[in-house]
Amino acid sequence: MKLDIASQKQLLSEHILHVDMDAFFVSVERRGNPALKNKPVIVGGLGNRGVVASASYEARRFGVHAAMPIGRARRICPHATFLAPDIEAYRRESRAIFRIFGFFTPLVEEASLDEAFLDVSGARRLFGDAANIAHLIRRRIETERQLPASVGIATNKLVAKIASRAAKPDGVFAVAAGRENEFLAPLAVNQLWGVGSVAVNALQRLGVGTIGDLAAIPSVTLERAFGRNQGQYLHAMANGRDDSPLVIERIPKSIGTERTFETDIHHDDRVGTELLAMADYVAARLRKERFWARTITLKCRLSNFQTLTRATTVPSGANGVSAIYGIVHDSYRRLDLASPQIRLLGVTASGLKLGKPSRQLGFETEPDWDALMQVTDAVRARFGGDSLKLARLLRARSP
DNA sequence: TCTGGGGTCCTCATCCTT
DNA sequence: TCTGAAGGATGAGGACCC
Repeated sequence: MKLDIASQKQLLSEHILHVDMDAFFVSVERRGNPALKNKPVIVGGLGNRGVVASASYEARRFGVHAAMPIGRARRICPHATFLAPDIEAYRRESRAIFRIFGFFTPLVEEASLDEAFLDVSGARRLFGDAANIAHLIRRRIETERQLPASVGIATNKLVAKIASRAAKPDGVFAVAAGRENEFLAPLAVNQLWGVGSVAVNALQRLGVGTIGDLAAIPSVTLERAFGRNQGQYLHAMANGRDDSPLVIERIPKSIGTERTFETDIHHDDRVGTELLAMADYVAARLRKERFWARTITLKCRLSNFQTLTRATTVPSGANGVSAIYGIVHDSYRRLDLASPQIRLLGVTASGLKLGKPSRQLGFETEPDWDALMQVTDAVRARFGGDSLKLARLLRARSP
């Protein structure tokens, strides 16, 4: 039910807004290059192993969508303009947009770079009802950032999120309190949060195609099919119930990096160099955000797409490159791959704690190491992440 | 068709302690 | 001392999100 402003103004109890930028990466690129307006534009990895990160609505008409392999996108939409993502530019833009949200309410949950939940219950005396606030926010993003955004309005996050999809592109969609079921019933089940292809297939076997079908199934039946937690969760969502609060300040649970190689790698020496570079990156980020990690996980994806992970917990903690590299390299050896064809490697730190680890492994135990890390971090902060490199990584670049 | 990167969360198995 | 149950910690893998 796309409402006019007069009808929307009657809505007083709906106080959760879900603001979602339209084709965010593409919109940012277009603003810098107006020649791309009204044309199919695809932002994504440009190698032969990339996928689509964002596609303009003109490209979507040809069937291009996010997460589609880039090669396939080229085949079905060869005349599109293909651009490599500029994540730093999108981050800067995101910060500017979130400053606009902060003008209306301090209760903002950052869902991703380009979407947020806002609780505007305290802002209504100042700015009018939720629909009015939605229009004011959209207008400010449009005039100050020249970017389109869509807004869903509802009594909870789940329905607001689905409503913002109905609002796209460049619109507002409100779901009145008490009419959540009516709004959700005709929609496909995959519109629900957390229902991906695996769950859709399982639900199809139960004869469920729409959210309305799902809402009609007793909770106990869903619990039998999906387990207690997921069964209850599905039942509540299908009936438009979601009492999850906004998470205003999110503390990260893990920090990691991973890389898919243009061609599979198979030399242990190359694996070592890649793991060292990743360990250095993860260690630097941990220290920058003042964390140390209890658990370090190695991820290794083989050419047949089989993914292996090995986690190591060190109660004393780690945030230095030598300790993290030591752990992941050891984990790699534990995999004991006879003739490895490695497509992807990743290093992730989890079990994050604030402060400094009690005792580190590796070179970090040496007295001067702490001072060296501080100097390294300071130089990188001032001159950029590439200004100081480990000697082995320099050799890897220029043999 | 051929599957990114950076995350979160969940389930299940195993091990260890009480 | 042995045994089994219960529960926490850990590890592996997978589904899902944008």
